[in-house]
Amino acid sequence: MEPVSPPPKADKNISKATFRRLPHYHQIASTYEGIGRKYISSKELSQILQINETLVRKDMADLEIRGRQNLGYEIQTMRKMIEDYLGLQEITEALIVGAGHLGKALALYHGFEPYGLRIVGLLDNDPEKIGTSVGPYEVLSVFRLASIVERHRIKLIILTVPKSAAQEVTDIAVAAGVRAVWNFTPTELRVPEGVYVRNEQIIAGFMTLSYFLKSISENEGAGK
Amino acid sequence: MEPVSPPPKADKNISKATFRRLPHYHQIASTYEGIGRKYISSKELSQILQINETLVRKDMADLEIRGRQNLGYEIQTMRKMIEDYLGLQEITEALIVGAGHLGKALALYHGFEPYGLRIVGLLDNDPEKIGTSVGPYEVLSVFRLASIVERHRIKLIILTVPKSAAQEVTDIAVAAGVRAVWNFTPTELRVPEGVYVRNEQIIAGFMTLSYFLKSISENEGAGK
DNA sequence: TAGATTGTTAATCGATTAACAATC
DNA sequence: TAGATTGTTAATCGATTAACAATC
Repeated sequence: MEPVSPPPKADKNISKATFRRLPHYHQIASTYEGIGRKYISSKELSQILQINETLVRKDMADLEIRGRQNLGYEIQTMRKMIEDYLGLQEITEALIVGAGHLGKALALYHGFEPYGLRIVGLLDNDPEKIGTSVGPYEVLSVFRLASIVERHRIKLIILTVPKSAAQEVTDIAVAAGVRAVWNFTPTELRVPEGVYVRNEQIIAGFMTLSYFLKSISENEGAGK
Repeated sequence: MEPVSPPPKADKNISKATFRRLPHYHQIASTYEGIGRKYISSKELSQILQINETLVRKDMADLEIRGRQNLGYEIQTMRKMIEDYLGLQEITEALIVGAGHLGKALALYHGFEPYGLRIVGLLDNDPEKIGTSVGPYEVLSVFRLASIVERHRIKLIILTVPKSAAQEVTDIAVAAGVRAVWNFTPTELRVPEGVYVRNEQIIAGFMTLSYFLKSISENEGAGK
């Protein structure tokens, strides 16, 4: 199981639980800022996220986001504080390894730009794919992984290869200097100390849905 | 924030925290079963998942998976118990709404089959896409969403539309009888009581990675 | 047998919530 | 002012871990 949060920096004292909520706060802030709202109260945040109002205030206090009485928290400040804390203004360059459906979808996804994630290349081992174009990218041979990582000092790879190749690709990338792996394969990767793996187990999401759907069909019977 | 686990059924007493670990246990069981292993100890599980050994044993006890002294837990039993608990043997039919890159990637992904998830259709609102083929699917008009949900008693939709359409599509699907939404859009959806939303915030994963990479570049300085 | 391992209870730790003072 | 709201402390709740007995 990956650690919920990476090793904490010395500054703010953010608990793992609070850390996990940051993306949600950020998303709400972006959305509301986009429609011109200036302030949001802990009550409204708590209703959207379905958590306790006090918890929201504690989270804000921990993030050193100060609210205003009667108004709530300034949305733009909130968004910026979170971005600053997470380092989202700095550009993070990443290579995608695996040019299957998912790899391509991630390469072409525009939603990463506002967060500083820049995809600098797309690699695969299939000769049929190498040399083809995926949007602005030319698919490169996975044999060039180590040299590209070294030359461009890439710190992050996005792993969308088949399960059978996941560990090997990781080992090569880590040996070449990669410090973090965004793992979309259903594999628990082994990595040395100091390398961070974030597992994106897509099937985990389905499992919770399956559980829920099974419960309701039991409770409500088989009929309409 | 979506509830971590759906409303519990009356049987086993699984905590939210244990529930969250089930997909990981399941994945390890599948992998090890695939290479012919029969048993796995709590120690080995704890090392793979990087959690405490006692916690693994408590999880197994809660799941009513009994181990054998000196051997550990029978892997196949473990996998089956989890599948049974989560309802993964029963087929769950789902519609994908949004035939963009991600929607297509999910439609063509083969990893869902072993878990009972069957994609029965792919919908979009773009006249250019409607009628085209995506693997075995013909992209259908999103205007048919309600009628398809009703006719086939679809309980789950997979949402890969643009953010701006997410709430509207959800409302239509829920009104037609959908009970669960697998939400891949960066939106906090509003749904009535009794409808379960699982948010797959892809950017949340990147945020934890960004934080980690920023921390190490601070700690290790700018030099090589 | 000794060693490896499970299973359980009690202690600890961390996260959430209730209560309430402060203040715009 | 009264009402709405933040911010903080103490109490509670839930999850993890330590300790250890049981047993193959």
